[in-house]
Amino acid sequence: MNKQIFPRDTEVDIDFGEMGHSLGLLLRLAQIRVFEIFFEKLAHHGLKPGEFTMLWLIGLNPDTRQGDIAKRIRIKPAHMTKLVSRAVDAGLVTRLIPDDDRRSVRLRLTADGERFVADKKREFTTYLAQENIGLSDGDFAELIRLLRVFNGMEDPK
Amino acid sequence: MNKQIFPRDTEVDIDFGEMGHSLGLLLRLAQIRVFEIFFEKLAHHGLKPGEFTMLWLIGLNPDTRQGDIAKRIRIKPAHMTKLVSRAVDAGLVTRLIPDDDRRSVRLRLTADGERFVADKKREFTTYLAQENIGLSDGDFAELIRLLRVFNGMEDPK
DNA sequence: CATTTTTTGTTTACAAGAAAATGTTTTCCA
DNA sequence: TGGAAAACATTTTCTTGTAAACAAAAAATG
Repeated sequence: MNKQIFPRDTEVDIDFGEMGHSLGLLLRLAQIRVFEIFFEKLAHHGLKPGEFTMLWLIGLNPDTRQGDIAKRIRIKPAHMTKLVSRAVDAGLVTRLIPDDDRRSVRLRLTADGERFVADKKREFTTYLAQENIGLSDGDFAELIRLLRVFNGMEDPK
Repeated sequence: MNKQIFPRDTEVDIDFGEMGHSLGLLLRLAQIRVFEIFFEKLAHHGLKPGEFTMLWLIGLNPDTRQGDIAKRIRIKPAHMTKLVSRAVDAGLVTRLIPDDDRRSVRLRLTADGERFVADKKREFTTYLAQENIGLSDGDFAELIRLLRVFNGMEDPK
């Protein structure tokens, strides 16, 4: 009844001080937020953000070495091996070992993999609907732009 | 054979397509970048970003329940227990169990802890020097602002 | 050529963090 | 009052990703 009197759960109200402007902390909090929205909306597809990104990249860049894919999305070779194995087991990806360099492993989507990515592409690129993120369209675009600059993915004009 | 024909190491040049504008991916890449700079510059202090943040928050908000601190920086209670234990073992933090609610644990910096935070504060809030991040001062400030809005931390005007 | 070094990917051992189960203490409510 | 339910923190177990050691192939070098 009188829940107003006893402050329940959310009103913790802890002072961040200058840490509230720490880029590292802000990035971490933002990423957790995105993860939550991701799992809330797309968990039923049964894969995680990085897994879809990997499939996506293989689709866009067929016959690329798996190490190069890994480098691009900053995951370690050891982990990449596991991700690829799972995708191969799921029938979405095939490994190709070229004769001209038998150390390397080239990746390619199977027909199932192509279909899978094509089917889910829309949902995985639009799950962050504007109502959820508290930013105007313009601010959202600017945030993306600044992050791209920070990541060296775009020339600062 | 000719080295120009077979590009060597760094020139991977893999197409991200629309994923290059995915907020989730951009946040992840940015966070990895910040981590790298953090460890490069502050590893010798022997603690990780979250550990210093926790100490900082305890210092700013003495006698707060550890669960509330954990909530604020989005770490799980189980993990918080470990972090606190380590800080207590290091002599930087003390646990207080108040008589009026013996379930909770209140945290406070020891004298050593106060000194530790005061000593390192400057370094931990300024390790992202501008030369490293490729953003102008204005853009950097704007990035911080947008992330704060995204995280629901924007200051009430 | 023969052998040393580098590249590439995998395997194994481990650490960080989360989920689930547990143990206390406190609050709720008949 | 006397349980039942909730709040907190901890312990245990599991998942995920990393580091280090390893194996195989290719390139470099004398």
